[in-house]
Amino acid sequence: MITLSEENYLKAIYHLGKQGTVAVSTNAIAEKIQSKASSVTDMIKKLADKNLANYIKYQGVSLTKKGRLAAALVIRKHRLWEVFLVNKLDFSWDEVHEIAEQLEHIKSLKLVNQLDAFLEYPTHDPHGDPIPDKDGNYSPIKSVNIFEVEIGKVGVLSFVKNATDAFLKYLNKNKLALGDTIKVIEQEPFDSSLTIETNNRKLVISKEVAQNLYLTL
Amino acid sequence: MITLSEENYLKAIYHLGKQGTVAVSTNAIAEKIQSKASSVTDMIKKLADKNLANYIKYQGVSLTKKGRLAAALVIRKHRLWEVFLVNKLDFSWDEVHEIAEQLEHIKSLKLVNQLDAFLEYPTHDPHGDPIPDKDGNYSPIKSVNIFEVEIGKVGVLSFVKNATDAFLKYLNKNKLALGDTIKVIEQEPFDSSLTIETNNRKLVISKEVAQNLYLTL
DNA sequence: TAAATTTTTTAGACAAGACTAAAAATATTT
DNA sequence: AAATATTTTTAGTCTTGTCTAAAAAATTTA
Repeated sequence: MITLSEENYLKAIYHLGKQGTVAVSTNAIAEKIQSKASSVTDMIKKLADKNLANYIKYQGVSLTKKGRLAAALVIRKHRLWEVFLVNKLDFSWDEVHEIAEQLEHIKSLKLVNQLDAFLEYPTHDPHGDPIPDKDGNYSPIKSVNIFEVEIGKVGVLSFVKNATDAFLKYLNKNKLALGDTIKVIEQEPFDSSLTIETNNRKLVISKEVAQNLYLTL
Repeated sequence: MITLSEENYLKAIYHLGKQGTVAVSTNAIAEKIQSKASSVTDMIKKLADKNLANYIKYQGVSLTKKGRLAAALVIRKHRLWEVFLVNKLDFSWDEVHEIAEQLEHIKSLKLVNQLDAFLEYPTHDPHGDPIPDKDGNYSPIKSVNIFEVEIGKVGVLSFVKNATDAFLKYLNKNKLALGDTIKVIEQEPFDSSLTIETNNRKLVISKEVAQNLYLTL
């Protein structure tokens, strides 16, 4: 049995270590999870005892196969619930994260799988992140940052890197949404801002915004 | 902010005190919640500190207005999630309780209300229990025990008192479900068993079963 | 109503998870 | 490579929610 706290640590380590093979530092986890390094050390030991993590003192942590699967399952639940909230309960994508943080800890394999079926097996959540399957595998989205798109070319907005409240609100205000077709018109050398065209209108976006937009070509 | 544990105690006190006015004993709560009397005393004090319960040493507890509303909201969430699980995710009514016990603690007013709308404002959960509204009010179901139904009369199965796994399985096996129209054919004086007719077939039910079936006339 | 029984509360302990402050190990400078 | 700085761990404390054992209050019985 994995506790709620343990699940949160697994998730953090998974996200920091991406492939799950790289060792992650205590401080990085502490920052991610908004706690202190000493608390992290304590928890890492528990995860190692339960065979969920590989841990060598002063050398950082990585997840075991078992730990990686457990983390992927939590992420799977999180993203499926986000799809549910947006597609079925009319939430907007900038208000679902907190609620999904709670729902991701509900324990019932059958529930996850029935929910998956009910949502018709979505492959990505409302932010464009891929949803792991039952075995923790997923095909990562093949998107490139908008700066790497040639002038004049077209792509579909499929992923946003920064999912902070402020950024999502900015997108809403400017009527930019996942799935929008975007054409890169020009780049201003002075401040790296971009002019793009979408939905028959032109829009100038700053460097800060552009850095967070990813398109599939 | 009300903790998960506090919510469980509120629910127990609410159910034991029904109208919320009667004082409930420490032991009764301990039994309901599968804990010890000393733990209950501790928690009751916290609830009283938070103005959720009225507590006088050695005299039992009752809920305050605030406590009763909080309890009703937890019950509202529990029952709405049960409807969701049965109606949308194809669970059968005897497997939803445990999952709803977890889901009832998810915190988001908007979530509850959107879920309510998505389910088209159900008034009863899959076991026939009424679902409180936002203000904690509900019109209790007007049903009578099947023993009180006259021989030859017809009613609709609308509520089952005992919601244990074993009993729900019995009902499934005998193809008895909420909403079924039932006619009381005869009563056997020796063992108080009843012969009933439903879906064009006759069925003999024992006293133990009959005590748990409630019909609306 | 006094004695016995039951219920409730108190006192003290424990596990989980988090924290602070100090010590130990590792990394970086000079 | 020694000195300094940073990171990580340890030691000890705190809170929440639980428990056992003992004390106190209420209730039942004789």
